Amino acid sequence: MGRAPCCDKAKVKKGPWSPEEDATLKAYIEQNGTGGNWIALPQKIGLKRCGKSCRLRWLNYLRPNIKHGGFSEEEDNIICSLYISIGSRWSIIAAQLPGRTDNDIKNYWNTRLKKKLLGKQRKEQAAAAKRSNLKPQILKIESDHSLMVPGGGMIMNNQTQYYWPDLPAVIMAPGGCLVNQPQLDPNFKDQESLKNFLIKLQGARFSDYHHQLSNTTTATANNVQYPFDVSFSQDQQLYDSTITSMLASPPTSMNSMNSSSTTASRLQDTHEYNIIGANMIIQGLENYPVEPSHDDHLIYNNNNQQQRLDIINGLESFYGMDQMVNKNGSTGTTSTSAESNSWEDISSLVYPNPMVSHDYEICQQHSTFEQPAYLFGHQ
DNA sequence: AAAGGGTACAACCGCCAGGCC
DNA sequence: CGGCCTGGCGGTTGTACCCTT
Repeated sequence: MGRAPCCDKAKVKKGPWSPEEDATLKAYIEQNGTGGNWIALPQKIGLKRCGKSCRLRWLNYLRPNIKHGGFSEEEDNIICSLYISIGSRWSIIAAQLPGRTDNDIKNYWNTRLKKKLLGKQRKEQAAAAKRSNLKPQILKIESDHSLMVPGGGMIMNNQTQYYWPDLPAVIMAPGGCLVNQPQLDPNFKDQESLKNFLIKLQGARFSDYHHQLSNTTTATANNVQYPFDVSFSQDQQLYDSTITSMLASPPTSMNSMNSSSTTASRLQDTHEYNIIGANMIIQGLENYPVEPSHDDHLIYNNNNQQQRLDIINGLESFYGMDQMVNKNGSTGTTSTSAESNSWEDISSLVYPNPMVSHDYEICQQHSTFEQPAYLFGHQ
């Protein structure tokens, strides 16, 4: 037995809206509002349309101040960055782009942006195959005992600590999912604006963050602490609108993750990244170990992962991050999709960084926990 | 000029969460 | 507390338009 339809399909009109229908709907809503009941609305105004159809028509087309087409480069960047950060949560992404609807962005992504990125990726792959190899580096920081590890952590005194360097161009959702752009293309015209946006989005002042470890304000939701500054006031709404839904189903613990839960299944390719990240941040911040669950691998098992990898790879090309060092220290570009199903691989793909030690295993041994530390931006 | 393929976008479908009774 | 209803959301489809051959 399926679910009862919201309306009688036989009695409602489908297909494109006529100008008359548009005018009727628009006039009514502008005068009376929706009345809080979309299902009843079409009957009220004599439209032979499903209530949901009316709602969509209004939200996506008739609503004032809706922009169509003509996406700017900055909007492209925001969409790409947020997609990598939070996945296909179009409503959240749309909330950051005034005048844009989730449907519009979704269409734009599916029809143009994705191809644009993938096309660039392929070009870069071809070009990179010809390039000379890049010597990997082990960067020493602050002391001889400090080593960068993937994810921006530092091994200090045999413990991994996390820090955020000054002005990192990263997105960090409260859950901790980061997008790192360590090597932005100098020709990337909107880098500054994007960076500002991302910092706003993150809501915390990264540059101060590592100085605040001793007195960081933490936000608590369902007993999980998010180490971000909740006291900032600027762009609070912008920030709130983005993260509210992320906090809506906050992680309780890694061990409590259950891939069979409906929430997990729906958000498997987005929210769980944040869950992992949250725990990593917590650990880095509070310096206590978090034991990864046996089921952690399930977190990574999502249907869209490969597509995301492809997109991420494309994004790197988009940003000009063509110097990539994988865990073995070899230089190259993206691996092909079939090879990139582990997060270990992803780390080298998503966060190519010459500062990451090529001696990855050593770093891992020193790290107090396993992957995916690279979910945190690293410089 | 016409046909076929590709693209863009509006609209629909079905699932899910949350509110209400 | 459980079922129903509705709104919200992301994925998918349909179709008009454009481009290429």
